[in-house]
Amino acid sequence: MTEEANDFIRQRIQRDLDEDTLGGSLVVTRFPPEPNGYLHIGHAKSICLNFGVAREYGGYTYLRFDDTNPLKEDQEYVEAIKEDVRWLGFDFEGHETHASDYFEQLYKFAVELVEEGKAYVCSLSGEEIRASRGTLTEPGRESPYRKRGVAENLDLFARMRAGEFGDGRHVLRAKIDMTSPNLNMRDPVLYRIRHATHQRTADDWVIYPMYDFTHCICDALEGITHSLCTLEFEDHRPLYDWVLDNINVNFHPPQIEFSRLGLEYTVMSKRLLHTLVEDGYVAGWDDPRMPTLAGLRRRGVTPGAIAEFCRRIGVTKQDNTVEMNLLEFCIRQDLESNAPRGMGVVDPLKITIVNYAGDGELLVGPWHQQNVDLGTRELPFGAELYIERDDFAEVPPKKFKRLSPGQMVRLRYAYIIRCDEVITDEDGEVVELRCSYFPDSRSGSDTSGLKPKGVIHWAHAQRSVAAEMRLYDRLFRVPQPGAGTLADDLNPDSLRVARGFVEPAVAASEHSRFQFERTGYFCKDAQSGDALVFNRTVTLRDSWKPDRG
RNA sequence: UGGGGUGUGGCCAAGCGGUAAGGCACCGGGUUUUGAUCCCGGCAUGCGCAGGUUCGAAUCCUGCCACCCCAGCCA
Repeated sequence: MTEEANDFIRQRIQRDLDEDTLGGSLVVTRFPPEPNGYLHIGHAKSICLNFGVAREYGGYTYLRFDDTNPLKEDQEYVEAIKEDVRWLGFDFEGHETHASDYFEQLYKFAVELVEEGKAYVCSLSGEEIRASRGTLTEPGRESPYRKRGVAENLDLFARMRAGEFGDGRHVLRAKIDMTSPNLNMRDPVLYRIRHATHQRTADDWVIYPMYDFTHCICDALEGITHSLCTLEFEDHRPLYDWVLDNINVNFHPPQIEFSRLGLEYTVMSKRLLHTLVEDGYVAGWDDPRMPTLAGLRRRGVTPGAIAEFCRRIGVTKQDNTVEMNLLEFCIRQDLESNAPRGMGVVDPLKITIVNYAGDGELLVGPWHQQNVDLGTRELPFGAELYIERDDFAEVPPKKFKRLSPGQMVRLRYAYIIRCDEVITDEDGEVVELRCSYFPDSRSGSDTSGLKPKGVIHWAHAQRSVAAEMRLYDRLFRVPQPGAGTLADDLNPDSLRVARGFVEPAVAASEHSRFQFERTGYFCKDAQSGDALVFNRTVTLRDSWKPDRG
């Protein structure tokens, strides 16, 4: 099903291979997350790209944690990221690195720049640096410390490392061009002082390298043949190249940028995801409504569905916002052929079959009509059942194919019944249906000749298992939630908790994902312990339009 | 009024001078003991706009326009 992609990046790699410009190297890529949050489906796009091309061209990929800012990073995130990457099906055994692994080498390269007069210690305050950087339309002014001698810079930089100065007292800057139209080239900061404990290097360092200095050097040291990143780094490419051109390193990877993923009805920025978690709008990073891989996993989405989604959206440089229906399509497509079918009643309405006298009758149904390898299961039948409240209408709309007074319907894998009497409470609400069944209409041996228009699902009133069903919908009610209106944009109905029933075979099954026939795909919640909780992954497609009949 | 990018149907996206792939969505119809799946069919006289080059332009040239990114000691 998955024909291979051929986006501009793969075309570029193919060309490099054809023209033999990789110096005999295998294709080497890297996925470089900062461990300051959980991975989301946008990262999946990058992961599938980086690990995907390496796999296709017979190379390998580093999982490199970009851990240069101890204030924001945490070990919890590195563990979660590793789990997510593995879950997606990619292996980084022997290729897990951390920018912090290279701190010593990075420092040496920085000293090299200082010795060459290409970097200097600047003692301006953060405020002053910003003020002298200029604006988009005005050039910056050179720092008064720009002319500091090499010896003094070397001494100061060494003392910065030694911890002699407080945070913010000095900074190491590249000496490039304060008048450059590219702000990134206006003597960018290379190192800053941070007296903070790093999750890996603890208190070994009090100076930490900046992204622009770190990233390109790590790429070079690891022999990355294609450094793929998102569009916002396009402006950083001249700096990426400048650093590698001005230090003594014998490898210079090309940085290639592609557009990040935009998805309707959700947010993808780590900042906003943090807000959702920290302000309690969702239950956590793995809340099934989150676009995080942990959330999607808990929701019941498979890695295959995500991979297929990433394949279908492609890789380009165009800004894009993909419709949620594409993701849902991929999820359904994957589950359609693999998920066993079962019956689950979400909003139960009790029915009594008054002429049924049987006891302990067991019916049989396949776990999957098309995929017979999944086998069959037994369904206990009885006089008291639950059906879906939606499947009954006192006054049926046109073309209604379910149950209504005096009408017949087939109970899936069981008998045809007819609704004879509707019982309501004081408020007029339907509380029970009294029906009769046709003994000769049993599924598989039907000789009744009856042809009801519809088939509905059901559950045995006593022998089915009570279950909580969490019905998830999109987290936001608007296609493009705004950072400033986050709370307002939330969908108040993104979660509806129902108390329903599932057939006993589903409750007892080892499987975690099911299609509850006619209602949707569900997944046993992995965080609920012994309690039987199902998360609705996605509904079934529904072309029934009651208003149009 | 700086720099860097991007513009092909509602949403993605092929196309790389030879006369607009494909997918999702949507709309018809068929099959169906899931209003699901599956199967058929429909869906851009036009590629941001305007000129130009050419026998021929989404593809080349020129000029406009729109949108995105950049002024962290974040990544």
